[in-house]
Formats: sequence, structure tokens, C-alpha cells
Amino acid sequence: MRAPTIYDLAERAGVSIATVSRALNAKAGLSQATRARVLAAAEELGYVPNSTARGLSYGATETIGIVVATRSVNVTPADEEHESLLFGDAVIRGAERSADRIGYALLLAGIRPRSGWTAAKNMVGRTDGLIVVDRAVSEEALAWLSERHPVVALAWDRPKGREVVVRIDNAGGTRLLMEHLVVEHGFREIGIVRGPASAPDATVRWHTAERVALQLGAQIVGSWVGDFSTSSGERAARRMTEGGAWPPRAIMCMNDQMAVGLLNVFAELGIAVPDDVAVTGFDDIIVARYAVPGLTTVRQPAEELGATAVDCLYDMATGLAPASREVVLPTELVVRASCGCPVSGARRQTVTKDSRDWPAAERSWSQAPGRAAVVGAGGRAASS
Amino acid sequence: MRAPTIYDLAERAGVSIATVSRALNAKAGLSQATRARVLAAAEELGYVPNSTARGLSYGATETIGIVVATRSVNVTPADEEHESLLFGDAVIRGAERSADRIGYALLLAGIRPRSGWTAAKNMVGRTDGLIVVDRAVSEEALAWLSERHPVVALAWDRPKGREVVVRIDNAGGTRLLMEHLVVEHGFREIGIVRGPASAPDATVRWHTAERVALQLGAQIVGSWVGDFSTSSGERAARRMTEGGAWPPRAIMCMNDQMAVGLLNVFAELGIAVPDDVAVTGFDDIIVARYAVPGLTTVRQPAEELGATAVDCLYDMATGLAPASREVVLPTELVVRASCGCPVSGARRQTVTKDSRDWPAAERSWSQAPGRAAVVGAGGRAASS
DNA sequence: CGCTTACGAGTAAGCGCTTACGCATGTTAA
DNA sequence: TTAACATGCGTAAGCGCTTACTCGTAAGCG
Repeated sequence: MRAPTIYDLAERAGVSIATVSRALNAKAGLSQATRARVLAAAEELGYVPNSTARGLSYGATETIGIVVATRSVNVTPADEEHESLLFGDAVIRGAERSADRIGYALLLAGIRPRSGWTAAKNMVGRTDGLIVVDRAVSEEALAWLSERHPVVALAWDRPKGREVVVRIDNAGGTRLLMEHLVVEHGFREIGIVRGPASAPDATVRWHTAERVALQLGAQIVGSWVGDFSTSSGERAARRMTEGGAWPPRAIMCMNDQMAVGLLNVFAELGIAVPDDVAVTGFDDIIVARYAVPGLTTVRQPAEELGATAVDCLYDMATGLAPASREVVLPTELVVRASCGCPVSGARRQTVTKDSRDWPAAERSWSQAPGRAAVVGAGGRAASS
Repeated sequence: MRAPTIYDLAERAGVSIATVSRALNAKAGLSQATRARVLAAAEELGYVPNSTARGLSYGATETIGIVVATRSVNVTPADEEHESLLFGDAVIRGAERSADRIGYALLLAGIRPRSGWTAAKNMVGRTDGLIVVDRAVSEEALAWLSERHPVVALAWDRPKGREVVVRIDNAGGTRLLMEHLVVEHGFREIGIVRGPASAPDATVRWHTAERVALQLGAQIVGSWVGDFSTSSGERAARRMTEGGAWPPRAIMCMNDQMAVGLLNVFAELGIAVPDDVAVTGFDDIIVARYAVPGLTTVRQPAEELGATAVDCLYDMATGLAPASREVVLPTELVVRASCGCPVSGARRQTVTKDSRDWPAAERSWSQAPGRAAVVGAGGRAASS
């Protein structure tokens, strides 16, 4: 009942284990006959090589680790589903796609709020590279990891240690959105619902929004702080309507969940979106498409982030210097109804429109295995 | 720049590698002083044990593999997002949670439609057990795998080989739903939108629905076949309204996506849900909550499936015989508006209700590490 | 004071694989 | 015919770790 080893196979095929190894790994210097004999024996025995032993001997595990933050189980389900979990899932899907393409495996580790980063540390000893998503571990931990292992920090601010940062173009996306609101819709008074100060993404978005608004001759007439959750968006909406106050004509939320919170409260209060107040989000989570009205937002290519991270690590692990310390993926404006844009017909139309919105999943540059791309805002190239 | 090995550590601490190993693994028979010295040296060196070597020597990898089907990239995004992908993500989250609890790692493999199951096969050599989700691999492949490795088949029909099946109580959930429609709402004429014949889940649901309807004195007045996608639901809706025909008073869809497809088309045709036609789904995907009207459905505890699978494998890998060849998790009726139930107020109310719907994430029986539970329909115990 | 025990730590034998090296053959060229 | 080389395969040395076994030392006992 013990799994057959290379010795069993060698005996069965009547050759040495070295020959078996060469046959299985398609190395040169073997006669066709011997190779066939070994492969046949392997088939008969149902032999599967022990990857652990292979990794030890070969000196590489051909495995990429991915570290994501896992929220504690006690948040409300709505928040839990919407929040970074889904983002993390998409990243994992993308990473898995790339890993599969290069024949690597993906090892998963979730970091719980108070569990510390031991799980991430342990991955150093069993992977060829590590993806750290968002702020799953502290900056110090990231520095420690990146000093002794190839590390890609995903959706991080910018590289501080030896890690390579793969992120989206927050500034560019925010600019697109603001230009849409100010230039195309003519809104001059914009409100902003920020994220927590600890989130670099949100901070970049916020600062950019302010700057671009000024540049375009609009002004920020109000600013509220949320924590990225739907309920914090609801609280913000209540604060801005306290005592019968009227919210700004247009409100930009730094993520979709908070925007959904606004929609909830405005619907309850009878404030019409977009006719009374235009609302926008950021990220294009699934719910943005199903919100009523459909949420105008900026798409984050979460799967591509994961795929790109794996490509980068592959380069790093195989000795190629990464093309850049920082890889920036472009974002895309997704226009739905919540900003005031006409959406002809009912939801079906929206669905159709959405389908068009989605780019072909295979990016052209992903055809070349293992190559990462440096792409900037709205198509402009950007690297540091 | 080479990672420090146990030899480096031993030298630094002035002891043998055996002592280092004992210190790091908290084995008995070491003086406090020596242990402390080793740990201090480890800290200084930033030593991380090589799990590959450890696994080889120890004879177990403390890793669980999870094999999920990954749809090809060319499906429409709506279908892709809703379909098994999200289910797979939830399963992975649950599995990760359990794995983390027992100190195991999770290795991910996606099986693409035409890539074959080599990826799954290779996992045998690097894990202590395998979770195969849904129908990621063929029955023959599953048999092959389960013959030489601990395997849990998730959401599978019933065990055929040596694998343990972990699934939800499809029959029980369907019964709850049918009882709700017939007994509480008094609908006597029910339509059914089935899934593909190849999906055992859908088949069980369909047969149960027919049987229960008869038992309760209702009748099935129409049956349409879809493929689980939203667009197939839309097609079904068009077929049932062809030539001005009127759909059945109540329609039970074998999953949520198809139900959403019905909602789309009915909205377009001006058929009111639930006033003209009641519609129900199955699975309780996220979108069910955001559909208009909110979709009455049956919740699949996807995360718990993953968590339970890991618990089972842990038992199997550590030599405990699994409690049962088949573990069935209970389902839960989620009542929203699409069946005709009153939902007071607007969406906020729905959200609140939903929050209540969700059980505390920690199941009581999950407190005992590594123990799997056998729970049946609606709380009744069931095992085979 | 001599003997048994218990304790702490070292020695060495693997775990299953890859690969550098070496050694027979068979093949070619002078 | 023989040197020179390619070809095909076996031998053996690790990869970094765990652990069964061994052994020196100090404590406990009559």
C-alpha cells in the first residue's frame, strides 16, 4: 500500500534509478527503447514522483506562495463577502492561471488579524517565491521576507525593501473618474468618501481626486471617512444628511462597498441617484453591476494582478532580474447609471454593456511565458 | 546569500543538528539553556526550516491539495463570475480556514477543461490528501486518485471508489423549498428549470422536487432544461413565454444563475415577480441577495464544505478512519421576496434580514480540531 | 564507594530524488 | 588496426531534515 518509489520503478523496468529519472524528466542520452520501457512500467505501477524529494534534490520547489489577509469570521457577511476577500479570490484565480501555465503550483496561506505572520515566514522554506497581497503582513515583515526570498507585494504602495511591487494605477483611474464627473457631467461640487488612512491605495485615490478636481476647476465640498465597509458607507451617508442637510451633487467613494452603502441610505431617504446625487465607486466588484442604479466605477484588474505577480516571481526565481521594481497595471473606467449616464433599456442592457466592458481575458503580453509587462495609466507606459 | 541551513544554525549555537531539530520542534529531553541558545541563534540567523527537506524526512508534507475546475477564459464574464468559480472560491476559503487551524498548508490546482488531470495527479506526490471539487476530474481519474491517496470528493454524488464524499443535502433543501411554495404559498402548479443531466446535484434536486410536489398535492406543469448559466435561464424564460404563453404560477430553478436569467427576461416582458410568477433559485450566491426582487433560495454552505473536507482528510491522513464514507451538510432555506413573501421596507430591510440569515461562522462541532460531523437534512442525522 | 538510572546531547542512517562522474560499448577516421 | 570520440547507462554523492541508537555524565541508591 506504500506508494511506489523510483526504486520500485527502476527494479520493475530493469534499469537504474538514474535512468528512470532521466526517462521521466525527458533528459537526453537515453535510447528510445529504454525510455519507453520505463514509461510503461511507470504507467503500470501508477507511479507518481514524490515532489518533496524532487524539490529537495533539485533545489527548487516550482511552487509559488500566496499570502492573503483573511478577515476574522465575525464581520457581517455582507462586508466580508464584498471586502478584500473577493479581491483576494480574484488575485488567486489569476495567479493560479499563470502558475498553471508555467507548471508551478500555488501554495495558499491566509493571515488572520491576530495570528501573526508565521504562516508567511514558513512559506519561505517551501516556495520559490512569495506573493503578499494587500497588507496581509506588516511592512517590517515584508522587509524581512523580501530580504531572503523573492517577494512580490501586491497592491502595495511602492517598493521599500527588495520586493517588487505590482499594483494598479490608482491615480490614473481616479483621474479618469474625476474627469468624467467634472468634464462630461459638468459637476462642479464633489464630495468624497475616503478610506482609512492606513490604506495607501485609498490615500493615493483621495489625493489624486483632490488635485484633479482643482485642476479641472471643480471643488471638493465635503469629505467623509469610512473604513471600506458597506456599513461605513451607510454611516457616511447618514452623517452627510444629518439635520436635513443635502449631500453634494456628486460623491466619489474610494471603493464600491462604501458607494453601495450610500445607495442603500439614499434609497431609504428618498434621495434619487443619479438625479439628485451622483455616486461613484472604485474597484468594480461584482455587486457594482447589480446595485440599483448600476454603479459607475473603476475596474481593478484583480486577476491580472495575480497573474502578473506570478510572472514576475518566475523571472526572479529563475535568475532574470525583474524588469522593474514596480509594475503598474492600467485601470479602466466603467460607466453605468449611478453617475447620471443614460443607460438605455433595463437591466438586460446593462448586462450586455458589461459584457462588452470586459476585455478578452488573455492579455496579449501574457502570451510570452514568464514575461511581466509594465503598463501605465490609460495605456501610457510608466515604470520607476 | 544562501539560506541558512540547520548545519549553519548548529554551528552558530555550538550544538549538533539533532539538538537543533529537537529545539525547533519542541521535543522533550533538552535543557532549557540549550533550547534557548538554539532559538536565539535561529532568530539571529533568520533561520527558516526547509519544509521540503522536513517533509521528506518526516514522511508527511502537512499539506492538503485542493483541485478545482477552472472555466476556460472565454465564457462571458457574467457566467464566469457566478458559476462554480465563486463556489470554488468559497470552498477554498473554508478549506484554508480549517487547514490553518491544524497547521497545514493548502496547495491549489486548477483543472482547465482540456488540460487533463495531470495537475491533480502530481499533487499526490506533494500532499497528504486531496480535495476534488465538483467534477474537476472524471470519475475514472477520481478512482485512480482515491486508490493511492486520501481523497475527499466535494459536492460529488456519492462515493464510488475509496474516496469520502462531502456534499450538501440537496434533497433536503429542495424539500424545504417545495414545501414553502406549496404549503405556505399555496401554489399548486409549479414549473421547473433543470440543470444539465451530467450534474448529479441538479438531478437529485429535480427528482426530489417532482416527488415532493406530488406528495404535497401540487403538480409539475412544465420543465425546461438549462446549463446552469444565466443566459440559459434567459433562454428558458423565452421558451416558456413563446407565442404569448404564460409561465407557471411558480418556477423553481435548480440554481440561482438560471433564476436570475428568468428575472431578467420577466422584467423585460413586464411579467411581475412575484405577483405574476414566483421564482426561486438554489445555492444563495451573492447575486441572489442583490437581484430584484431578492431571490428566495437555498443556501449551500460552501465554506463549510471546504472546511469539513480538510477535517476529513486530516483524520484520514493521521490514520483515523473517517467517520463515514459520506458526510452531508445541512442546507437552509433563505426566504426573500421572489417567492411572494412580504419583505417590509426596501433593500435595507433585506440586508438586515440577510445578516440574520447567516449563521455564526464557527460551527460548534468545528471546535474539536480535526473532527468531521455528519449532519443531515434540516438537522436530522444522516450517514451511510 | 560501586552500581544503576535518568538525562542531555551527539552519531549516523535514511527519506526519494537529481546529477556529476565514470565506464563499457559501438562508431568513425586516420 | 587503433586512436578518438559519441552513446547509453550505472554508481554514488548529496539536498536539509528527523529520529533511532549510542554514549558520557551526574544523580540516586544500598
